[in-house]
Amino acid sequence: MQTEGQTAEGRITKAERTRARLIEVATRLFQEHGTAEVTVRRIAAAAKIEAGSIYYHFSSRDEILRAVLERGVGDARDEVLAAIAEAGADSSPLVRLRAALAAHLKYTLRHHFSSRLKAIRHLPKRLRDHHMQQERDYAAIFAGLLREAQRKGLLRGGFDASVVRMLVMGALTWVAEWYDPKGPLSPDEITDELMGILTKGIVK
Amino acid sequence: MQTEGQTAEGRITKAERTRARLIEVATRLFQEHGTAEVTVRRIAAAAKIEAGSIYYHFSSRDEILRAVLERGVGDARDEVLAAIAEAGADSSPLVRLRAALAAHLKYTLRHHFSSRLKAIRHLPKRLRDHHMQQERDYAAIFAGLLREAQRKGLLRGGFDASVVRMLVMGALTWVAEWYDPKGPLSPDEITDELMGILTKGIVK
DNA sequence: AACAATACCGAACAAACGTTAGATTTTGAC
DNA sequence: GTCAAAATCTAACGTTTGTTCGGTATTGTT
Repeated sequence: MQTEGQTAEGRITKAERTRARLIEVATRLFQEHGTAEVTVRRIAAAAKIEAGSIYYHFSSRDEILRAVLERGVGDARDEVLAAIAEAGADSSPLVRLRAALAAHLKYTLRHHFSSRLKAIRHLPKRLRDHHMQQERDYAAIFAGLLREAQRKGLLRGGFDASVVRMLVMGALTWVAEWYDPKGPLSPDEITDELMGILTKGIVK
Repeated sequence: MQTEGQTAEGRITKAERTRARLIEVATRLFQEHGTAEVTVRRIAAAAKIEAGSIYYHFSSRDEILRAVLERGVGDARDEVLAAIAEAGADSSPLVRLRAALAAHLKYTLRHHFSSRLKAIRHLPKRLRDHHMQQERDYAAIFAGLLREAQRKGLLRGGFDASVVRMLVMGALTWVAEWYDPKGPLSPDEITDELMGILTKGIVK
């Protein structure tokens, strides 16, 4: 057990690895048990470290939460953007929208990330503002696709695009509250159901 | 300050009034700050009572939470059923669905009741089962309306009604997370937007 | 091998938590 | 007005919480 992290230039220090492990563990615990029930001591135990040692890596418990949230939104954003890119820049905005929504749903389910909700409102102002900016950027991805579809004349008029965007994302975010991984439905099928509503409605 | 509660038969004891006040105050606090951050002492202070006195009315903190949740779902159910009744039993199921969704949204916004989410998962099993049964009953109202519309041939085929129901209710439940009472949108307008999607979709 | 920096331990801290129980006040029936 | 019952207060309890800090390993460089 030596010479694992190199310190020359592209160094990966032990601290960085421990910090990453703490974020991973904390993310899992926050998701499983809710942000409020997870104590510093539990995070420490799960990361096989002593509670006090955490404060070598984070200045406070809130700082851990901030890091978790930041990574969460960041990762989701990356996956959604990757899905859009994979659909091809020349594909229909609606095709890309479907891909984006599917990626969003998959990430939400995989990380059960409505746990976001449980925390944001009570973060210290500074952190909350920063996080809400991240959320806005994330939402802008979907808004952009809708706007592009609108510009290309693919959509009917007479609706408020930003409301629709929030309703749609809300529907998907809420899936995490009722989704049963052992059930018959896949995330893709749910996304298709949603896209079916968006394209055709459900009324004859 | 005397002879307020009568004790003959239709008595309203002081304890009942205090208990009701505690539930009211606790509901508001749970909604504003999240279930986990609200301590027994804070509830007591907000109800202008001493912390210890709470245990004359509730046997534990969880018991308060249970009462709050129970009243929440019950009240929402009553309001939704009232809205459906007001629409008239002979009106179109879609009209009644709109009325029901609007009532659901209004209640959710008025009480910011996505706070439900934050608690259910970690209630003692007994309480949780009971509460989830209540939620199922509540959801059944909307499912019934959808089924009726389907039976009357108002809807197209090829979609999963239960998934649609959950997506729709999720969209509305999530509204509480982004809704701005000072903004230009009313709950009714949001409901209309949603019904517009359901009836026509948004694609040309 | 030696040494400074890094990373972690382990014990302690004050504060806040839910809860209990005995004393005390308020209430309503007579 | 009296008196038991009902309702509340008051003070404390044992835990657990986030956090601090001096010491102790571990690490990478020379």
